[in-house]
Amino acid sequence: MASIKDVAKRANVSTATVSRVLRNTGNVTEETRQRVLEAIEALNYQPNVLGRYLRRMETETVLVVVPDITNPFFSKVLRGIEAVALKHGYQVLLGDTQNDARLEEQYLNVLPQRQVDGMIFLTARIRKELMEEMAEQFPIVLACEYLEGADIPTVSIDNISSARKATEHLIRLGHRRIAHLSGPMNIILSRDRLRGYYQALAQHEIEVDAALVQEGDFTYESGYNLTLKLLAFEKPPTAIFAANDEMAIGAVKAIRHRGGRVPDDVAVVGFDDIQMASIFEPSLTTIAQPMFEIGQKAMELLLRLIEGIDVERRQLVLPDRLVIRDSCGGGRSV
Amino acid sequence: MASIKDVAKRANVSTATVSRVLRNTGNVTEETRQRVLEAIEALNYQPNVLGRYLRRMETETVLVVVPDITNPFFSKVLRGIEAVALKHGYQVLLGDTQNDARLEEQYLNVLPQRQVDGMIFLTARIRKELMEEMAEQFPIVLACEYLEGADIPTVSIDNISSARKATEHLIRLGHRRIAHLSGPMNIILSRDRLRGYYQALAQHEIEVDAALVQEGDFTYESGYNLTLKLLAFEKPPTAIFAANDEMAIGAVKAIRHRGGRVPDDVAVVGFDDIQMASIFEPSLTTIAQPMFEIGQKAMELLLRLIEGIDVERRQLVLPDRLVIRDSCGGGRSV
DNA sequence: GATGGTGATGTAATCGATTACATAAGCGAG
DNA sequence: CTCGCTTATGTAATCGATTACATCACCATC
Repeated sequence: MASIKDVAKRANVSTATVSRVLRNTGNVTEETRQRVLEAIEALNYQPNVLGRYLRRMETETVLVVVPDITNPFFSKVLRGIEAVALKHGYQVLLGDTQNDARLEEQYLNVLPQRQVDGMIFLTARIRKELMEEMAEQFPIVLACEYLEGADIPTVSIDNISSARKATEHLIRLGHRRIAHLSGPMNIILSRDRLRGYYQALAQHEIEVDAALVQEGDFTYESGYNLTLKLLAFEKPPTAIFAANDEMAIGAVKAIRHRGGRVPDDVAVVGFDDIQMASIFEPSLTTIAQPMFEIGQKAMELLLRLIEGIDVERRQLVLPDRLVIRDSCGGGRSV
Repeated sequence: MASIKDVAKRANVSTATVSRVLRNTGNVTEETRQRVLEAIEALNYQPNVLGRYLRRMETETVLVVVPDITNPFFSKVLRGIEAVALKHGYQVLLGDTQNDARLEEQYLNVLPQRQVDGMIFLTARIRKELMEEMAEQFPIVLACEYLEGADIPTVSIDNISSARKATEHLIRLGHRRIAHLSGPMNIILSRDRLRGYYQALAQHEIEVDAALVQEGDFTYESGYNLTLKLLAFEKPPTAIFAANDEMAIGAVKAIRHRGGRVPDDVAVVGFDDIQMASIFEPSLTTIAQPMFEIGQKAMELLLRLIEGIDVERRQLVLPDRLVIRDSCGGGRSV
């Protein structure tokens, strides 16, 4: 394996000059530049990036921590991150925690170990103090989620208002017994969507029935099973607001499995607007999040942190919108 | 940021001893070990892995090149890779090519650059000679795909026989005008599935109608659009075999959009058995691939290559199976 | 008590690039 | 012609860990 020394020797220059040619910096005459390039070509030389990393103390790599890469929502956000990273010459290291909060904290360590220049969390179940301590010293961005009361750069939508919007839509359609399939309660985003749900009920003076709130885990299976449970109640809900589309699809399947029709017997609203939301039948009324854009903005924000550029707006709230389709009836179909 | 020197100074030992404690190698008395550990604790020291990488010339990182991370098939394979990697202390770098073959070749360069210890390709559109040249020098594994005539370690299923199996199922149900929605023809896997389709037709002496083979790109949209085209023929097909589930779902939607019923008017068979295949209605008859296991085996194979262990079986063909559901009628529902 | 072996620790080279600093050459202005 | 500035190039330190090799102390053996 040829090293920079071999190139230098062959081109009859010093390693410094070779490096200058490689990095396209400083002053090199066209003639020596050509000589160096020829040597590189002849030796089939590829610079060993580990030497560069150590010397420059940066790797042009960012770590993205995701709770579950098979979740289409996250993979779409990741795509946005990748797109911006690639454009700026950064690489993306993937950390799939498989929903294990302890793994999340472990991944934090790659920062002081200098393995990556910064990181983006698509999930935030890390202790606030720890996260704040790290975020002070290293570039960290939260995407999708935020940490209550912590001043950490964040890109997300307003989960409270969008959940309220979704619930209100059901209320407007005449529903009063509205169930909520929430995400895991140790995730802020889940709590926010629940809060928005409560706000909508309160605003329309609908009494809260605690049994109508069921905690799921964002999987199809949990949506399915919890809905079966809801339908077994003496007074089952006439509408279900699920905290994501996969659970909503699970809900629809469960309702049908019990012989019900959607939206005629039970209306369903989802969240995220993944591709399947419009393909599935009935197509899902849902809250559309700008997934790709969340990823893009998060990466752009991270880049600015890495480059030490002063970031004026550290918290970014992107617009979402209610997409009305067939799963809740009443509205027009899109 | 504390370095190993600081720890050495504080513990009153040499850096060599600190390193011995860190790596848990060589002979260190329990007493000095404790002293070193205390110093590490006190300084909140984290070893800078870049120094280690350079000296050891390995990064315990592997690169996975995937054509599209939002494709549930690939993300499931990736999960299998991740699981094994994590267990062995390896990290996973993600390279999403967004279906750009040129990017694929570019990613090959990270190997001589020493940035990763090995790589797994979930897609193989790289020139054979180039790939072979690299695979001779560095640990490379192909998952899902293989390269014709090249002796590169590979984990996959037998796409020809499984496509034949799927097509034969349709023939057994009485279909004679069977269309095939193929994947991109520059991918071997697509060509293999097409070949299996042809083999089944030939075996049952069904004449091939070239117009019934339409080249898609594995996306829902292409499945939808190509099916609309097929349905516009004077003699439209009575069955469609799609090269993956997403195109199959697109086909179903297109058929319905034209007022047809599945499977009554047109039968549909997919490929992969992604989660949505069983959720979607009608549930899809499809070829189930062991996605997670493909990832696992590929990573295990790669690990052995990295560690220089002689690999006896370089080509691994995993079993697939035909899952019969509702989208093609006739069979029992699962 | 000399010899050799073992275990604990230190010294310093090493990995491969980058870059601060030194040096030399070339050129224009006075 | 000389001074000073610019440009091109070289020398060598540096990044932080790992590790080959050296050293020393201690103990057992004959």
